[in-house]
Amino acid sequence: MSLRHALLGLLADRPGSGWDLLKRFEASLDFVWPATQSQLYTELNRMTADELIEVTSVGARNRKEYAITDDGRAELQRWLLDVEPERNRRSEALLRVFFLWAVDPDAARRYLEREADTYRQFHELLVAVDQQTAWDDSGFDRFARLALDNGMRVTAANEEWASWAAEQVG
Amino acid sequence: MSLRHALLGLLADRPGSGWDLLKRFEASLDFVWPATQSQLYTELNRMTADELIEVTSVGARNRKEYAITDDGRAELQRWLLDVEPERNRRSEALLRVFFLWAVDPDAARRYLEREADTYRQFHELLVAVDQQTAWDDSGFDRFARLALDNGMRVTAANEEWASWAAEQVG
DNA sequence: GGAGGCATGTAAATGGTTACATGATTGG
DNA sequence: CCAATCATGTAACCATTTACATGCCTCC
Repeated sequence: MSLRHALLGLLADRPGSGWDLLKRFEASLDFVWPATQSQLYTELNRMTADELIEVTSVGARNRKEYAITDDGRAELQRWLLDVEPERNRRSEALLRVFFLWAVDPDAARRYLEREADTYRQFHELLVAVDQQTAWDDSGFDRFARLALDNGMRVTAANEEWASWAAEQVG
Repeated sequence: MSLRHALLGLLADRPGSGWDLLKRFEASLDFVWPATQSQLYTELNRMTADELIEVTSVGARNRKEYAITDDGRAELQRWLLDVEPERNRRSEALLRVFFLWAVDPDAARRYLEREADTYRQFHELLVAVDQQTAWDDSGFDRFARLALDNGMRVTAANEEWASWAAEQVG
């Protein structure tokens, strides 16, 4: 139920509508926890029923402003500190590597070179995000930068690996 | 539908029963694509219906030996070379990092130190697997080692990141 | 008046997890 | 004879994705 906790985290920073939260998801959490619009609105209603959040006002276009409740803050703390994170091991790209013996060596090498290229592009994207963001010294930005740094390190490691692996095959 | 292709890959190596495949999953693919028993048997039946695999014999205890068909081999090739892998970005552990400003700095530092420790242990596990496996020069083993090497590099990068991040917070 | 953005909701399908259910065979 | 392992299947539930559906508000 990470979506629920992601929403709690965003609302702990500041209140907002479903639409606001969707935009905030896209702006910051998209790389670690993508969420769709339909999922988000459904979950907000469930969370309201569970009293983790509440509707503080209803505006134009039926806009509902949500705020986190005390129960919600407690649940966020519990999740952050007492719940062991699930390690998501699934990687379609790596799964393919297991079966590259089934294609001819040239095609296998090209696969790995394309992987290296994909990781390089993704790394560049993250560097660009880092440079183009006007970071402030808020808690949100400080920890968002730590997360972004993880992304840069991991994509760099993946790129190096894929280049090396392509050489091994070629 | 990666489970389907993982099964095709394993059956392209050699035939086997659902039970065999379950064990082979646990032995090699578990880190990149875990599968449960119920999921696997259901999928084997669907794949048989789709004629990607076939039952070549039925033995004791109703054991069904599956083999890949020509259609199955073609589908495996197509998936390996023509289908862009989906990039799974979800990380519960990193999602938490985004919200560590919501706990006190000491707890945040401890979270990151525990993360470093988790990655270190996981890295050690992969090193042990590498050393304790009697690798042969089969295609399967050669590419499995490439995948394992990816795991070692990425966990090392994550461990370094978490140690560094803990210092930033502390 | 129209386009684009704001705003919320529901339904169907897919893929995965957990639990339940059954039974045969082999080795100690 | 008992336990472990081999062997297969089904049902319920949950999270996620895609698609459908509606309508208001603001700015040009």
